[in-house]
Amino acid sequence: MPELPEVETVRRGLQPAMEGARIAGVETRRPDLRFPLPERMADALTGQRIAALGRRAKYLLVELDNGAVLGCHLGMSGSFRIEDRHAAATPGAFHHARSKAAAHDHVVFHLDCADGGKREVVYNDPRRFGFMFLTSRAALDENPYLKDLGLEPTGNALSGTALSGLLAGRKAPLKAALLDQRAIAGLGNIYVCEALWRARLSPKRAAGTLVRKNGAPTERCGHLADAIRAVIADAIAAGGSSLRDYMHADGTLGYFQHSFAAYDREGEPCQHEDCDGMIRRIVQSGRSTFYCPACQR
DNA sequence: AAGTGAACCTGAAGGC
DNA sequence: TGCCTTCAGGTTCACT
Repeated sequence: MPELPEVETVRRGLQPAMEGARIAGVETRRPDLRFPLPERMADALTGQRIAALGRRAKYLLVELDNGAVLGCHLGMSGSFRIEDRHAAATPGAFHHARSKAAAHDHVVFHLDCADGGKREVVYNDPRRFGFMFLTSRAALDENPYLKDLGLEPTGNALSGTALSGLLAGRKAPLKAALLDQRAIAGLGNIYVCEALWRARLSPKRAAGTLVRKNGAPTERCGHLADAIRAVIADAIAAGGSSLRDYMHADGTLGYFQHSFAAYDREGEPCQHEDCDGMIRRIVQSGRSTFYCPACQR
């Protein structure tokens, strides 16, 4: 799935079509994704105007004028695409959007956009690990999916001091602790591997070892906080990573995967200039970890 | 309480 | 060619 940089890229891709648009109708082509779709979702959304498209961690938040909020999580394989109805209806037009496979198109939002055009925003998700829920702006803080989410790894909130508070006393491997959405919200398997490689920290090290006895962050804890913020910022700037058929709402591909230093690079030489180690793949709590045993300690 | 592993589901890729 | 196994960006739930 899309980790935070991919979700942010999707948000930016959908924003021009969705913000200010009126929802003319919603098709739900099956009753459930990972969980049942919200009761009467189409009724709740139809006729409403979209005030803003937001994001919290890996959740996309469609905020309506009436205060309702549709939350969307893309799971592992979820994606959105935009289809321009006007262009598709023009005789002789290039029907690129129409030729897309409709398999696994589960939800279609019909929009009357702010620019006067009619578009469809289509949610596609082969594995159906994604899910949607309805809440309201007033109830966001108590929503079960959102209320326990930790710090965003963007901006300045994630300092070394903040990170040490999140890791203090934890015996779980650093890899597992960073994947815990209640601590930092938005990191996934790829960016945790990349951040640990940049900070030269072993994914196997107990998380609490980055904190001094008095609770202060070690120097390396500060470096890790910096590495996390940097890798997330770099990935967002690159438009996310495109693995398999993952694609942006506008059909373009992110290119951050070309910048992976560790993830999916088993057997390749470590790219740190002063290191002659080799990237290795291990399994931690059932998921692949890629790291350099020579320089990540 | 915290940490680990299974389950959810489909498709792509590699081995034989 | 086809059949089989393994693996995939995440989260929740059940167990130790």
